Amino acid sequence: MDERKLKILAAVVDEYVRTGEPVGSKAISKLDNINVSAATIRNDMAALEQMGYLEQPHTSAGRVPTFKGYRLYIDELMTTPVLSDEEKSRLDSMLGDKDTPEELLVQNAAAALTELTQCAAVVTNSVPRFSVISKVEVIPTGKRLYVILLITSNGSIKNKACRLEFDLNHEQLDFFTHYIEENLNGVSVDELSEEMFDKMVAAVSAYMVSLSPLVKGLVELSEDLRQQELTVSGSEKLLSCDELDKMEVVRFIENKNGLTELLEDTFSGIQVKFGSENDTFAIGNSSLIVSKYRKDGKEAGSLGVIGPMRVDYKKIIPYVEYLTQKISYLMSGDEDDIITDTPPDDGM
Amino acid sequence: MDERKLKILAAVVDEYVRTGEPVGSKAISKLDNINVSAATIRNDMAALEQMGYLEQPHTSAGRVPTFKGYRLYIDELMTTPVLSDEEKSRLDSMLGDKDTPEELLVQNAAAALTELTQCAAVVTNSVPRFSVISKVEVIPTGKRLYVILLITSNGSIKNKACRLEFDLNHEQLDFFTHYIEENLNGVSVDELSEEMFDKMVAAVSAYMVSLSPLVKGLVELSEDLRQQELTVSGSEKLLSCDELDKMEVVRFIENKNGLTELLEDTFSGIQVKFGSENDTFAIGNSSLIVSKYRKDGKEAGSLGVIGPMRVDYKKIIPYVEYLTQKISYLMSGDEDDIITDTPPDDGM
DNA sequence: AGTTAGCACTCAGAGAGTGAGAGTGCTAAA
DNA sequence: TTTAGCACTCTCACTCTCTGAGTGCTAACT
Repeated sequence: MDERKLKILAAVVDEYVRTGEPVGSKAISKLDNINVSAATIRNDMAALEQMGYLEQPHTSAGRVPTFKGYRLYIDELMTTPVLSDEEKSRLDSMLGDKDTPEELLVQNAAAALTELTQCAAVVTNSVPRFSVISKVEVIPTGKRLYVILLITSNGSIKNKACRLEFDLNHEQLDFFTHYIEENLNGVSVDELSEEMFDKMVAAVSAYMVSLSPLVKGLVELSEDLRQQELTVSGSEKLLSCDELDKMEVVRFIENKNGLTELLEDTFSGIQVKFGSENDTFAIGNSSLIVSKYRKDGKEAGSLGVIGPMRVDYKKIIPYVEYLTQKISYLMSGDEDDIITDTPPDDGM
Repeated sequence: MDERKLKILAAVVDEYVRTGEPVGSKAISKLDNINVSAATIRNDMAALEQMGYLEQPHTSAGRVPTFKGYRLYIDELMTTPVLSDEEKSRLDSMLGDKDTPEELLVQNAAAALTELTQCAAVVTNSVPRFSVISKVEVIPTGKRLYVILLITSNGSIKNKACRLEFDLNHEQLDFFTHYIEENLNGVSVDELSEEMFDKMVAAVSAYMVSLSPLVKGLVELSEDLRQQELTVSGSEKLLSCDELDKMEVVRFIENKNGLTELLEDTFSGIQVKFGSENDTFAIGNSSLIVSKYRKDGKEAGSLGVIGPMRVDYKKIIPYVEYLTQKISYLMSGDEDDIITDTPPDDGM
């Protein structure tokens, strides 16, 4: 695999991304940074095809990169430009600032990506997971009807109504309230486990069996909290992209199958995954460009773009990279903030 | 516009709905209830086209109803069958009974419609509007951070976090809590007015100016309550329907633009609206079949189906009609219900 | 060796022509 | 007023041909 072949591969990808047409030897030979004849390029391209980096839609058409070709291009060949200050401030203004709620921050990022890339954007938000339960309450609201209220340090508030078989008297309610306060206050959402709830059910049932619907409600609430929220925006862009199979896109839009897992098992730094490489998330000719953002050093969610494999990586990757960095920065650290600590009055 | 032309128009619509193909004079002449020759029908069809009720995709194709044609068909020509007892009990079982929570009732109706019609279903639920505030709480959850909790008699729970400029001491918090309890408990959501809140702001500010963000939070919560909740289910069915433009459908699924208003300004009784007639809700070839249900005689929400214009109105309309009637019945009146009354322990 | 020019070959895509079939509009007769 | 008949129109599917882009191979060149 010599130097020139790599250069040619890169040129083919660039040209193909630019024009959308299969690219031939002649077109490559005309490029400034290539100084060999079309015939030579033909030989090299034949070799590249042999090696699986290029393919021909049909004889007598130019060549198109395979996903293996894109892979090599992205991982080794491509040079991404740095963003200009102008672009950065444009992104900044679309994103928000320190005062923007975290949830909105990621939504804004998704919107920005859809607009700038004309592809679909996907974001997950698992920030609540890293927060701590700062308040649990049980509030009677009707005959045998109780509302459980769960508040976390990052400001998420979840509630759920439970119906019991009997009304609780003051004493019983107090028991339960104290019990869960003792056991849940200050616990990180991430630490909540089935085990823990099993223990609670046991303890609570020992006191009074019919309290268990309340614990069940708590379990459901905590599941709510732990769950990543995944949002896909601008998915209509995928439909107008004729490189993608409409049926597959529709199927994808209907149920975002496999995406959550795929985003989960991303390691840090920017990453590009192809639909073809990956069978859980399966839009044939698609590629997914993702990166994780962090909050106080811990991974908090992902941010990415879904588009056709033939997408302008040089443009998109810097965007995604910058946005994740900026979000990580905005979410983290040095603020004199409030929501990370406990209520004022009681020292739980 | 003579009798026979109307009969022919109806036949064309029926046939087109059945087959999905443009229908020709010959096909019509073969129908049982038509006893004239194809030539006669041809003349009438030409006239109907002249009048704008039919159109030809191209010369030498059959005719297809225009939306004006559908309109006439639906409003005047169509006869809808009555549901068999069997079908009724099927719908009943899908819907629920007197014990089913109201919210679930509408959701079930939507699910039933999606399944039975293979179209998307849309429901709104403004029942909370007719309920009464049964509980208001203010819960401190962090430095200068307070959560307002609002619970209504029908079981809706809403919350909102507010940040103040100062922390409140016990006395201040008690004052506010008591004040809002006195003024809001038992008030129907529908009665909440700006006026009322203006008075509250005045009263509360007189005591302590910096409490006003809390009142503002309350206002926003009550707006939340008053707002209709709109749910679209089975929207994926629209994507697999090739009479609809996929792009438009996806755009619609992503933001249900215009639907709320459209459902709002529906008058009572069943109604059919076409995408083409209406530009706020714009899926080109679609039609929307809706009806409003009532709770204790007052309009409480809408229930409907969104599908292609070429949809089996004869089948769907009775469904929608029956479901709204049944829901209205289940929600209203004579129940010895539980959730309409106040909590057990305290006599607020 | 590696590179280049030249040439024959292949193939997709556009365009034109054809025939079948469906459905119409019109005319003339019932 | 209705009907039968017929010529006409237009789409769709199919076939055929031509063109041009791009290739692979070979032989000459550096």
